[in-house]
Amino acid sequence: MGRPPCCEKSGVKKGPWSPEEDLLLVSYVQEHGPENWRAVPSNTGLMRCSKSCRLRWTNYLRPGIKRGNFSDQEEKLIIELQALLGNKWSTIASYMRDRTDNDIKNYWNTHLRKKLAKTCASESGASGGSAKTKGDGAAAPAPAPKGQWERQLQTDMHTARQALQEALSIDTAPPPPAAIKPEPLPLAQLPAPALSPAMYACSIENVVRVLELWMQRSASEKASAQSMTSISAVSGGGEGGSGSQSGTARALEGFTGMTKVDGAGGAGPGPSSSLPMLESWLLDDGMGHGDEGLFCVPLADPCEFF
DNA sequence: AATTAAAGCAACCGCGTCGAA
DNA sequence: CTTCGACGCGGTTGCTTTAAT
Repeated sequence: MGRPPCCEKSGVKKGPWSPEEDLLLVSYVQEHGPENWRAVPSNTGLMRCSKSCRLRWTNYLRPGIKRGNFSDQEEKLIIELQALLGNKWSTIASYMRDRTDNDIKNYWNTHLRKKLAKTCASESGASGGSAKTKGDGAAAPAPAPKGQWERQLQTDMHTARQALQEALSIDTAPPPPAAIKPEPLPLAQLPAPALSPAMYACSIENVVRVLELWMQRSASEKASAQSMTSISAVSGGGEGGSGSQSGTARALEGFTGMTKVDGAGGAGPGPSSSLPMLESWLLDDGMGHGDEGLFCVPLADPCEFF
């Protein structure tokens, strides 16, 4: 016997989220905060399992999420952190507050790994591969066994530290890790504003983007009008907006008066992660008195980690 | 213009961890 | 101390979009 599924298989909707569902979720989280996911489906009427709701929120609707367009600096940071930490995507994401672990993971799998493979191949003359990460492990150069990069890490600790420090010093980077997550990271202590109306506005913007996209796509689909009616009903919009556009707008209006939501930690791929060693290592050694020419040292060659 | 292959990304699945009972 | 439920994480899948032929 195994663990029962987190949700009943029957009656649970799967697949892409619709704008209506997004609105429901956002409006619920606005009111109750991003916690007690178990209660979300029943309280919102969403036919989704709690897990799915949480995922949707953290990866897509959460305020302050930046999507796509990874800068070179972000790339560098990901590469260095991945080399240091391995596939600890949530931990890596905690160093990049506006990115989600899923986004970083996807970006790594689809872009960076190949990029590195190419670089390494051109440097070492090895053969490169290109394939998506599915099944056939032929994709990127098989990552070195964990023990290997750990050993590499030990032998090349100094270089790695310098590299990470440089990566973390980029202007767009969040404050040093210690500032970001002092243990279980109470959101309120983040240098960035805790969840505020403005932050929720961000998530509304996310939803609005989805809606706009959806509108464009379904401009020819009349059926949309009907579903939008339900949105406005849910959001207290009142008289069941007839047109999809107006209905949406009305639904969104409901969010403009957003207020609170205690810092419940909503933001954030809750960095429950513990990297005390790394952090204290950076703090004690690197960040504190780091200037002594450290930045003149070139980045560690990421290829060495593979 | 049509077809096929490859890439990108959102979402799902299963397992591990943690806290409450 | 044990059990159970909820949450979080990493790996994987599969649908959609884009590029190549």
